Amino acid sequence: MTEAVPTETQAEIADAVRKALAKHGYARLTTAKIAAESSKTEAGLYYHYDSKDAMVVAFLESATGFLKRQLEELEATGPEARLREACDRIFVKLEDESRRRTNIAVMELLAHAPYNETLQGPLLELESSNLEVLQGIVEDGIEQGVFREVDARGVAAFLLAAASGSTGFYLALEMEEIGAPLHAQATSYIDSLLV
Amino acid sequence: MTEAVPTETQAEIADAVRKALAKHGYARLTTAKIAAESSKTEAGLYYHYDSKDAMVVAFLESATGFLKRQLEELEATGPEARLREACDRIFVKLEDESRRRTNIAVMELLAHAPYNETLQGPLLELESSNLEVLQGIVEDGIEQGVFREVDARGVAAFLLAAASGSTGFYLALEMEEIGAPLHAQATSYIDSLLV
DNA sequence: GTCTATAACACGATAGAC
DNA sequence: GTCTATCGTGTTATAGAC
Repeated sequence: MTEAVPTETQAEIADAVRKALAKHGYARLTTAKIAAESSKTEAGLYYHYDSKDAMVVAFLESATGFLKRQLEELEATGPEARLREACDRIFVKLEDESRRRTNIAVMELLAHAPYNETLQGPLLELESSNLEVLQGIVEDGIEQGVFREVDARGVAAFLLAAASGSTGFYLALEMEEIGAPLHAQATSYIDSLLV
Repeated sequence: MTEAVPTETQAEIADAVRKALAKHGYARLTTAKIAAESSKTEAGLYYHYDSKDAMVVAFLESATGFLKRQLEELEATGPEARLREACDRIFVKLEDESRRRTNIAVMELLAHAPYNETLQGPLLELESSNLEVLQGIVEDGIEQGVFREVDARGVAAFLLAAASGSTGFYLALEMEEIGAPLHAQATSYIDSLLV
């Protein structure tokens, strides 16, 4: 679980993949488009990675770190407030263009994972890491008597699933009017966890 | 909203697209693979559709009909039982290989929609149709005094989002152990809607 | 309506100079 | 480590016979 620290070049390539995915999506991603978003040429990328998918994996690893930190570095202190704040972060807003595009990219990779073994491990890592952080917050809440004796992992998965699902019709299809009601129901669901 | 009835050939091609997507995913979908799943050659497909994406749209339209019928033809009669049954259907089980692959395919198309205008309309139609049916059930429940005065559309969207999200880590990544807990939380959430 | 053949191009990846 | 040039292959879509 101790991740290797990427070099500056590797980080730059991962970021170029992120930008290229944000512009074109995975189905239309090419090494030429990754190169266009970086300071290198196409051949230059292949000095650092053996294949296009290896570059995508580099993006996924950097995204995992980013998402994990986002959920760990909350400002709130009590379990209830922390869960609500975490919820605010996983339910990305349509206006937050950069997060929006990143979430959509991860969703496309996730949906393609059954057909591409290379992506499976890194994506499992990404999802497990998110799940674990949320589960920890819920467990704290139960221990401290704030939440009922719920299934912490189930609750974490349910919230994460709702947030991921909202990426589909709210973020990808831009169903604007559904964002607020969705978030409101997530809030109601958290209410129902309280003792 | 009155859909054109597809010819037999069109239905066969839509089904070939479904099978090809199930085997290879959208990012690796080619017209040759669609032809391989049908009784026609590649050139034959182009007599019926102008482009690969037009064939994918044919698949989406047939999937919309299938999913809509699935939610409309419930056995249960009361709003509560109907919502629970609908929930059982949208939370697809890992063992249900055919539904699993179809849901993953729709998810990949959804995530690619921002980059492909052709897919947007048909996908919006598909999601709206699901949303509408669920919303109708919740509204009935409120009118009949079974559910609290909740936001019917928000509740429908939240359940649908949770189900779609479960397609990501449960169906696509095959996180087996998360299926039951997820469904259990959906059930708890429905409990919380009761008066 | 369906076929064979192929045009026209895009793509992933490598060779070899610097 | 990065470049230019290019190889081989896969891909969409069409032409034209039947």
